[in-house]
Amino acid sequence: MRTQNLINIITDALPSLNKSETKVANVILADPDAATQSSIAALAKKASVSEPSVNRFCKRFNASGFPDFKLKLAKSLVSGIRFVNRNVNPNDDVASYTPKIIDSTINTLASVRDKISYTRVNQVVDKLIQAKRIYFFGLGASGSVARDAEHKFFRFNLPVSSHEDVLMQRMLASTGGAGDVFFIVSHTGRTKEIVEVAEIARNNGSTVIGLTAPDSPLAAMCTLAMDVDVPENTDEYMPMASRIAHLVILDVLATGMTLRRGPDFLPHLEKIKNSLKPTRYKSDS
Amino acid sequence: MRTQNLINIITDALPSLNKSETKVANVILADPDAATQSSIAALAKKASVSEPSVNRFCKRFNASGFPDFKLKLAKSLVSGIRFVNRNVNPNDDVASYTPKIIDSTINTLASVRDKISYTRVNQVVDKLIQAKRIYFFGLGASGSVARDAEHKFFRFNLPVSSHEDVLMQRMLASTGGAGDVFFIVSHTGRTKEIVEVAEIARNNGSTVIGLTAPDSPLAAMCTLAMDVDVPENTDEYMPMASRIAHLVILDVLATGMTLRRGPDFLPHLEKIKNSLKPTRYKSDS
DNA sequence: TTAAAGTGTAGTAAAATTACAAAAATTATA
DNA sequence: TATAATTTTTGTAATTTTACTACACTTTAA
Repeated sequence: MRTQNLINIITDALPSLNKSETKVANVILADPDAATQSSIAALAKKASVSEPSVNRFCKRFNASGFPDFKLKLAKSLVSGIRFVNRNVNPNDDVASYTPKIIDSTINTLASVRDKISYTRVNQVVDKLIQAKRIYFFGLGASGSVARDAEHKFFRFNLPVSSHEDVLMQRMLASTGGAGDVFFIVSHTGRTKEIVEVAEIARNNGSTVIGLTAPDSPLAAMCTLAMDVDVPENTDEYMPMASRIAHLVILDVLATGMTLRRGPDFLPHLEKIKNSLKPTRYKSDS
Repeated sequence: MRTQNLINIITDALPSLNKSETKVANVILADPDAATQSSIAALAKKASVSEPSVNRFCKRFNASGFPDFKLKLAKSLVSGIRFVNRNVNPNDDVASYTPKIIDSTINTLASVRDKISYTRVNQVVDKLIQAKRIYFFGLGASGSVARDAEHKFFRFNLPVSSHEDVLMQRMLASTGGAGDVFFIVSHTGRTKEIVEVAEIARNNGSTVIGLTAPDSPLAAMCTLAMDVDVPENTDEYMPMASRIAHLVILDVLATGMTLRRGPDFLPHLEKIKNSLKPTRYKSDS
C-alpha cells in the first residue's frame, strides 16, 4: 500500500482511541488546516490535554514526532481538498470547470503513478516482447485507446493490429494460439462481449492481457491483468480520466519495450520519424 | 488566480536571488522532499550558509518562517507534480521510467491548465454549440484523438463523425459549408495534407477549428485555433504527452457543451448511459 | 490489590528567531 | 582612479519558542 490519506486513517482509528487521543483527534479533524499551523502547545491546550499526549498521538500514527505529523497532515490536505471539491457543478463557468477537469485528470494520473505495480509492468513487457503478434481490442472509448496502442506498437516491427468490431474480435480470438497476445482494453471490465472474447482467446492458448478495472470479470479471465483503479467521479456520463490512464500506461509499456530492445533499436525509430519529414512544412525555428 | 507551485516560484526567482539565497535555493531544488524533513540547521549546513540566511530565504517567499516554508513546500510536492529530472534514460529500470513517464504527462497537463485561454475555450464551445454538423479530422496518433472526440460528441445529439483518411477528409471539406464545423487535430500543425484540408474547408465557408501547436501553418489557417503548447521532450520518437493534452482539452470542451446545454440535457446522457447496462455483467458491489 | 494502561509535570534538548555587528558590494565623491 | 559613504548581504550570539524525555501520578480493569 502506498498513499493513504491521514485524515481518513485518523477517522478510521477514532473508535480505537483512548480518551485524550480522541480529544486530540477531534480537534485535528475539526480543522485540520489550523492544526498544521499550530504548535504542539497550542494544540494541546485546544484539546485540553498535555503536550506529551499530543506527541504520543502523533507517534501512534507513524510520525516521528509532532512536526513530522504536521507535514504529513498538510500533504493529506492537498490531495484531499482537490479530491473533494473538484467536481464540476452546473453553475460553473469556464474558469471553474476547465481547471477542475484538468486537475481531476492529474489526480488520476498521480494515483496511477502511486499504485501501479512495477512487477506487473515488467511481466506485461515480457509478454509483449515475446509476442509473435499483438492484437489490441477495445469497444467504445476504449476502441480509440486500442487504436492508439496499435499506432504506437507497430514501431516495434511486430505484426500489430487493433479492432473495435466484436465479431472481428471473436474470430481473431478463436484463430489465435500460442505466441499471440490479445491486449484487451476495457474501462469497466464488465462488458459481456469483451469478456467472452477474452475467454475464447484464453481457451485457445493465447496470452490475454487486460488493461482494465481490478477484480472485474475481465481481469479474472486474463493471463495478466494490468489493473487500473480510477477513483471515477468525473466520468459520470462519459469516460474521461480512465481512458487517459490507459493511454499513459500504454506509454509506459511502450517505453519499457523500447528500453528492452536496447540502443540498437533507436535507428529504427529514427527511420520512422524521418519518413514523415517530407509530409510536413518546415519549421521556421 | 491559478495554482502556482512553490518550486516553480523558486525556480523563476532564481536569477534575482543573491549569493546565499541561491545556495539555499539550489539545495532545496535538488531534493525538495529532503528539505521538508530537515531542520533549519541541517539545511543551512548543506547550503554552507548561516541559519538566519535560510530563515530570510523562507520569508522572502512569503512564509512566516522556516516551519511554515517547509509546510508550503510539502504541499507543493503533493499536488501530483514532481520536478526532478524527468527524462527517461537508457539505463532506467521499471521503477525509474514508470513514474518518469507519468510525471512528465502530469507536468504537461499542469502546464496546459496554467496556459489555456478561457476565452478561447468559450469561443470554441460557442462554435460547437452552433454547429449543424461536426467533423473531427486527424492523422496518425491524432486520428485516434479524433475518433475519441467523435465518441464523446455524438452524445450531444449532433451529426458527428471522425475521419482518418486524407482523401475522405478532402472530399468532406470541399462539400462542407456554413454551419459545418471541421475540428482538426494535429500535434505538429505542419502536416501538408491536413493544412490543405483546412484551407479547402475554410474556402468553402465552413468553420475550421484547430487543436494544434501555436504559430503553426494549421493554426494560421483556422477560424479558431485551440493552441496547445507542449514542452515536448518525452515525445522524441512517439507522441505521448501532446495527445493526452489534446484529449483532455476535448474533455473540457465536451464539459463546456454539457453545461451550456443546461440541466434538461442530463436525462439524455442518462439514457445513453443506461443503454449500455444490458451489455454488462452486474457489479458485485 | 495489583498490574497495566493512560495521562500529566517538570526538566532538558533542540530548533527557530531576533537583534546586532561585521563584511561585502555598490554608489557617490574627491 | 582611489577612497569614503551608504546600502545590502551575511554571520554570530543570545533569546525565545517549540518539542521531547524521564518519571511520577492516576485511572482502569483483572
